[in-house]
Amino acid sequence: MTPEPSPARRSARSHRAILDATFELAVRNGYPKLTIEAIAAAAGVGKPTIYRWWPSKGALALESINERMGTATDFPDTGDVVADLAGQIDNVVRLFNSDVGAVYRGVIAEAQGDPKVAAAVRETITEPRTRQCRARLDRAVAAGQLRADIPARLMVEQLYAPVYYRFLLGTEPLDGFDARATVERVLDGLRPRH
Amino acid sequence: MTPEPSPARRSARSHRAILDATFELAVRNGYPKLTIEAIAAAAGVGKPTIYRWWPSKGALALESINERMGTATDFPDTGDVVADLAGQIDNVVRLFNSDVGAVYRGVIAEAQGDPKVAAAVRETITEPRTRQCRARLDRAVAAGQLRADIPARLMVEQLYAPVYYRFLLGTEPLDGFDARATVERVLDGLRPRH
Amino acid sequence: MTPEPSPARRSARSHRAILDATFELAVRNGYPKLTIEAIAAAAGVGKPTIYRWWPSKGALALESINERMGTATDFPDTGDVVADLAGQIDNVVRLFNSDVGAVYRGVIAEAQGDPKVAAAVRETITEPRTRQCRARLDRAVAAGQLRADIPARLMVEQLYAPVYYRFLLGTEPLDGFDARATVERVLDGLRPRH
Amino acid sequence: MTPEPSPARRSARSHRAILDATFELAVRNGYPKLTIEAIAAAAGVGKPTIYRWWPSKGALALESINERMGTATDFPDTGDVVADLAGQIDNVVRLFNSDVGAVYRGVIAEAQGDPKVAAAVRETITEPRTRQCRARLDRAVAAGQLRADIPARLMVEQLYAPVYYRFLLGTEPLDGFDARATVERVLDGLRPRH
DNA sequence: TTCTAATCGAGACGGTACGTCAAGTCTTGCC
DNA sequence: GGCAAGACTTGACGTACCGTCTCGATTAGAA
Repeated sequence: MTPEPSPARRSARSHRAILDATFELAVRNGYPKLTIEAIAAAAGVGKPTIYRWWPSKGALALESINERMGTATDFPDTGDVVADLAGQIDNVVRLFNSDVGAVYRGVIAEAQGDPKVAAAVRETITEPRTRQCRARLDRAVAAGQLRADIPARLMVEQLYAPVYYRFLLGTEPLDGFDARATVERVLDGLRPRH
Repeated sequence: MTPEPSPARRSARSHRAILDATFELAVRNGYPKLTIEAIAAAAGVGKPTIYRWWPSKGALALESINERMGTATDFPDTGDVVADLAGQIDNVVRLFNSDVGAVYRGVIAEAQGDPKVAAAVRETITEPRTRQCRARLDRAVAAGQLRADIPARLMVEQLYAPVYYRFLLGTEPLDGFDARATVERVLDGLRPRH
Repeated sequence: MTPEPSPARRSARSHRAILDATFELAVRNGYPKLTIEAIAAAAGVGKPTIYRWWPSKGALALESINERMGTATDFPDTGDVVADLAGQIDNVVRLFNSDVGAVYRGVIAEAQGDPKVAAAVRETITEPRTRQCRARLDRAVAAGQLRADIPARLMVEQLYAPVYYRFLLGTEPLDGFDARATVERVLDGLRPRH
Repeated sequence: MTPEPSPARRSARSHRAILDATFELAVRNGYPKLTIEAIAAAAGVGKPTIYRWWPSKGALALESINERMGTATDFPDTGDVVADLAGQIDNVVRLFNSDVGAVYRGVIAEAQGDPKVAAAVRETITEPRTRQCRARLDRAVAAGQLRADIPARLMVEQLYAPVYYRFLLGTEPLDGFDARATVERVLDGLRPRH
């Protein structure tokens, strides 16, 4: 029907203005009150321009936060796996507590009912970081610091699930999240050692 | 302003019809397409009747699933903490994979942007089960099956977070969730034992 | 179906409170914003009590103003027909400019779409006064002060129509209505005399 | 706040469909049962499209009848002022007895409680015709057929008030209105001549 | 360097649902 | 047994956005 628009002729100014307006409005009014209409108005842009380039407000918000994630979630490798993981998790917690986190929360909510957004979240946020994390864990396994009989992807899950659990369920405040203690606990397990 | 309506005079027929219609429509069309208007029509009820008793579609959907949670999430106590936890988690996974889970996903999404729904989810779903779980864990600690130096609430988090992580992020399929192996892993930790 | 309620057991207190609340609310908020609900609340009465005794808010408002019309619209007979008519019309204008007039305007509006209210307006307001007016005019005819070849009801029409015309159409302000001059003009006609 | 919409981009099709649906529904179901919702549905138009261009159902109905007034109310000038006025009044009576009249009655009712509608009725209906009528009367005065000492606007009032009086109060049937006799009577006055 | 076609802003459009108000009916206890 | 109280179904209100659709007015690339 409508042909794919050619990115070549895309207005860089509008692209920027749209993403900035999206993030700013999402933060200012809260994600649920974010509307395409308001974004268009704030960006000084027609609504069709937005619909031409993004399929939904979820996709738009996702792109706006991906730009702002920066290097906060990189995985360092100092050799000390506990310190490295705890440090990275601390960065993630800080991110989740920031404006970016607030918008991310909305994007995840959107993803619950929109498979395309869900896929985009996985592809642009969780999977890349999971991959990086697995690489770091694999090195720790090789160094004998972690058990070799557990797939790294399950380790990732075990380490990051509690952060997301608090982030999304709000059972415990994220602020009080003690990354180092959590990592130690996950690494040591709940069974008593003798 | 508007006085709290008196529950005594509430129409039982309408109450039932509304909750049933809510659940059925949420399942049939998906939570995001659920509207108060459609619920009212399907239940043979006026919209004001719904607004009189529930503040939002989130609250309504939450009540409709709470009715349907049943005993699936009770915590047994056979003395074998691993088997008990794994069994309960299996039940939770089955629940999350059912229609109730589909609606619950929508409710959690709603909760991301509506503090009242978030609070209601905690009060009626997560906290009661957390309490039950902690009681079970406390008994296991007393029996020497779990470490005594870790607050039970953190243990709960560690055990259930991965289920929610898959449920909400979809990183790994919930179907393939091996509850027993996960419990073992969480209990044993990721560090190699010697 | 519902049997005619027996006026004997009617609560005088409620009757009064309802009529008073009706008039007061109609004046305070304007007739279009007058609602049965508000009347019931203000009168400390259930809605069904109102519906039991009055068929519509128009009927209710009509009764409330009929109580308040008083003797302002009686037709005096001093022998001087011009003075008598001008005086009575002055009283009518004053009434129309009062709170009673404001409510009356609303009742007439209601009557445009509700034949029962229209009939009630005629029976309780216009016809009795028309009858009185005709009697006065008949005496003037007998006294040779008015033409004998014109039916009195047409004379009434000619005299009062301009008042209602201004009252309802607002073409000219009612305040500036010069009753005496109008009566003279109507009596003398528009054709030049020689 | 909301900027005036630009008439240039207005959809002619919708404009027509809305006015036609308004008139048709008003006639079919009666003015009080006329709803914006039903108009929108019948016109195949969204409600906001109606609210964008008209402030109220009264304004809408007024425009729909103004379109249909046609030349029925023009003031001829044959030199015979009695015949001219009687003819014009006959046309008005016919109009009031038609569908247009039925809707006009509703609009006037609305105007009783809505000053904007009242002003619009005056500006688009009564005043233009009053002006035309005055012009005709002024010529009659100049020709010595009418008294020169009475402002034409008062003459207009005296001539047309009885028509409106019957139209709105229903004291006498409009059908039986004898325009010629009424004009004669108004011109000759009620006092006996000698 | 001009032409021309895609992209742009603007915003009206048909819709859907919102949350609210009031209508008129009914049901339940109090007096 | 009439009455207050108020919950009920119904239906319309006026508003907010949705996503689609014209419109001219740029505007940038190909000719």
